[in-house]
Amino acid sequence: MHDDDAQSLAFGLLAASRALVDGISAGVRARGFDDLRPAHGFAFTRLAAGGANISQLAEHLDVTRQAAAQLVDELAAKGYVERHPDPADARARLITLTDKGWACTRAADAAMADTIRPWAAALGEQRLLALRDDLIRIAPQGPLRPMW
Amino acid sequence: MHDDDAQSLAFGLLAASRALVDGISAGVRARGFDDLRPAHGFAFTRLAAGGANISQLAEHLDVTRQAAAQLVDELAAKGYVERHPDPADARARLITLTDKGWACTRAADAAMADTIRPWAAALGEQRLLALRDDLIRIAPQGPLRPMW
DNA sequence: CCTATATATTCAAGCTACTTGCCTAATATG
DNA sequence: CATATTAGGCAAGTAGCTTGAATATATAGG
Repeated sequence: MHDDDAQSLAFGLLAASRALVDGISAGVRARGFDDLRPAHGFAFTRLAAGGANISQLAEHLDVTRQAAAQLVDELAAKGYVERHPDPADARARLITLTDKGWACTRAADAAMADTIRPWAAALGEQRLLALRDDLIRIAPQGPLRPMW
Repeated sequence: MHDDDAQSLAFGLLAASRALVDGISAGVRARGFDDLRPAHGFAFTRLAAGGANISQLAEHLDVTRQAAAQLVDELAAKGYVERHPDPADARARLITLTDKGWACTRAADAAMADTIRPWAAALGEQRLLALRDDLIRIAPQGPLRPMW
């Protein structure tokens, strides 16, 4: 693979990622959730999968527990999440999405579909699915974290 | 396209992007440039294309001119860039890469090649080039900016 | 030519999302 | 039961941005 090919691959990958993030972000805001940033979405995806405590969320996001606690404070103050006592461990608190949090998650899914739709139109369904398969194969496993 | 397909496409795209950014970042650090963050790379790509002044760099990075000036201060203090008077405009200052800045740019290119190489091995050259073409087609034009 | 406005940059201060360091309470381990 | 580990919180510090205001140069209109 030539240098130019590698450069354009990197460019395309980063530009497409940014288009996805921007599209979801804009769509979520347009649906009335205008007090969230893209980074919050990564917390939502973890919480949507059955809830989590502060330490698990911190590991998922690759930040300190204090940073995760601050993020939960903020999301709780805005009504997106709730803290419940963890029945199995009196130290821990289970964080779950509220109805508003779930509504926001659905808004993000819809915004994502809106963003991807023109891609299917441009490439065709078949080729977009092949793109997905290839990306999955080169992407490492593990949780989806904010980029930097 | 089903919801699950869209989800996995988004996941693959973001995960692959992060793998690219992490790979370049790690490779640049491994080559001795350990005082830079990924966001600096976006400034380097603009400066490598013939230099720029503060305002142009600010627009490229989508930050305020003050933030761009601070970034240039930092890069200049670390020896990666230099400020020159702009012969065509006494207000402006032309920012260019130093030898160290160019060496770092080459290190980033090499790190990028190292990161992409296993992808070519996994998918095959043909399919990786097709992936690149598809990404370019769905990615918007314009400069490559930090993601958030 | 001269005045008014726009542009390039800098200085100063403030904010936000993190960090490190330390503390308490509850749980796990020997 | 003593000790180490883990979950979480409190306080303070920091990095990388922001807004606001000032100065110097350039451009446009009359």
